[in-house]
Amino acid sequence: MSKSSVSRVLANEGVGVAEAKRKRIQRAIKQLGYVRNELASSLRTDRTKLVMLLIPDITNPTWAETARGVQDAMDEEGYDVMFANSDWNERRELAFIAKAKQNRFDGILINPVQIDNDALLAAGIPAVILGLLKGYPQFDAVGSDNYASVNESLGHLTSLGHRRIGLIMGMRHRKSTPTRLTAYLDFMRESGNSLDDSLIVTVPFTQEGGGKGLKQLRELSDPPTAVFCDNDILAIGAFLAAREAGVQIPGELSIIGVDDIFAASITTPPLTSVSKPKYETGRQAARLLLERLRDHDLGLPRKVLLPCTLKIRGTTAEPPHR
Amino acid sequence: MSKSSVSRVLANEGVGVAEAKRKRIQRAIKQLGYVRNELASSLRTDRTKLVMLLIPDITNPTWAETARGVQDAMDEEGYDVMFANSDWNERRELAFIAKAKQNRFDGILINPVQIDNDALLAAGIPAVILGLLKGYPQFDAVGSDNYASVNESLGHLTSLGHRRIGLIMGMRHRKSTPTRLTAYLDFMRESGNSLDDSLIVTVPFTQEGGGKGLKQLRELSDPPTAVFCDNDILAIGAFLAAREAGVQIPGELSIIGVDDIFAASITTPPLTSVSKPKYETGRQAARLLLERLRDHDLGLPRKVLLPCTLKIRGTTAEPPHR
DNA sequence: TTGTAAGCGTTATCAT
DNA sequence: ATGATAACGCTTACAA
Repeated sequence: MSKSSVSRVLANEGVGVAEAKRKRIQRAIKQLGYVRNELASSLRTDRTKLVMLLIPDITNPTWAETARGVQDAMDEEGYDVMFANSDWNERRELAFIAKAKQNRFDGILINPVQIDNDALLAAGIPAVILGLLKGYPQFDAVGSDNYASVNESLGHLTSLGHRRIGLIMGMRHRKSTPTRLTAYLDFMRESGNSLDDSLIVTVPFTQEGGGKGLKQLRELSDPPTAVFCDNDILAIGAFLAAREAGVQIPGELSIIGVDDIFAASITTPPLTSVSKPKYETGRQAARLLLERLRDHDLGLPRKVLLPCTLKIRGTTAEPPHR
Repeated sequence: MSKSSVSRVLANEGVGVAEAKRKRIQRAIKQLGYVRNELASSLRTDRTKLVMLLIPDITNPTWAETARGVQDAMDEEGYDVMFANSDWNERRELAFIAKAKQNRFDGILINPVQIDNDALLAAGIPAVILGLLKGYPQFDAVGSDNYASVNESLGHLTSLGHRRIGLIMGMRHRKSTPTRLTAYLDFMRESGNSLDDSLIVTVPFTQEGGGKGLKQLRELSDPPTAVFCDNDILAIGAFLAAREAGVQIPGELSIIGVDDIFAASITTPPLTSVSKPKYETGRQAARLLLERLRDHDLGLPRKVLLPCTLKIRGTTAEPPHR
């Protein structure tokens, strides 16, 4: 029998092939241990049913959860997901995008480190941006509502009675102004709180950084009664440094972090933290990409904003009475 | 000019092509924005310079670190690494291995969930096993020395004066007897300590599981003065449950965990834990695979055993005096 | 329903 | 050094 019949059996589960012949072919496939060469198939059809998920740091548990969401959604449509890890390295990021293109991946989900809107467009591969970064107007994007989460956090602290609220920011790989900083400034301005530059410190994205940031804030003549930290690692660093210095938490100092990592739940008391919809971000991003793949010219880029949840735990309370 | 010359320029950086012609070709490539179709290239050459790293749980930080080791080593040789996540799901594991084969990945690094030696052999793709699991005699493997690490940990506790040492094991996805259990039993037998089955409890691999395990041990008529836990999550669960019950740590109870995750370092006091050579495991595994790819019949499978380090921190001390 | 043949974009072989 | 040509393993008109 001919190649075409075999191909038909493999492609359409046997549409347009006589039942008897189909059986015979399938038996032969089993017996010979034949596996179809997807490379050749893809070369012919120009689609691979493969998408790339390109992230800067596989070590970050946030991305791991997102990856699972992407995978689950893609799996349902028969796509496979390959993760690639750029390690905040521009060279690697470009290399992976090139690989995706050269190996004819059908699409790519990316949390970009360096590549900009135009370069990504020039790469000529359907892409969805993970995270609502500025500067990618021509792409679908999915991210969580950092701005709103800061608002909610600062609102929580304010309603507890805090007036002087510190901000410990981590140093970014990217240039653009972080949304959380913007949100903090807006909140302070609008709420008529003391907007004091010395309440904002920037430190490395590490536990030590958090500790250093807190120490700096405590040395102020009029130190804050609460601190919002850019993520949980910083918050934990601040927490431990404060306790080391004999500061009662939350009695004398309130702390809020971001990400709701595992470690945040095991401090004593457990850390109040902003929880992001990690898994759902992955699912939604996958959905957007799948729609683009199905319908090549789908019109304007869509931006999906997913809500965060403030998990109020043990590190926030009323400020001390004077 | 002909396809062949272009191909030569791309393949060998221009060996066997006149300088002038090479320049002209490269200019044309730039101008036309040509990107070589790796699919077609791979179809012809039967190699992709792609390897798959297949792990059961991308959410586990241990694997994330290992992945970085793999990637760094592979990158040096011009290979790209695609991560795949089987999610402890047998179907997915098989599907990914099939994908790797069908898309002609050059090799695969795998921490197997279900697939056994023979099935993996039948898949017909060069493979290296991550972790020294029993049952893969025909494959190269890299793992850490769990047996020795248990020995060292129990030795540490014994030298502090502990005689009754509990063991909190997590429930496995795999069937085989866990090395750490074997090591515990051997140590107890050989050291002439009390070998008491009631000192061994098995619980789900969660924080709650660790807490439950500890409670169970404390209800014994002659409870242990120290507990070795199968990993840090369990250890932290046990730690918090013990403290909740008013038990002084390490004064009244010593605790050791395994993995040295971030959270282990931030308990008060910080957790004594077995640290595994995660990154190095990845590097070594990549090395073994690269050697196999270079030299197809390399002889007998090699097993690489990497040492763990016991990080003695704050949760181990002498047992209470009677 | 089935088979024939062209073609996907490369690389390898062989003349020139 | 260069170019023509076959082949890699598949899919898909088109013809039978």
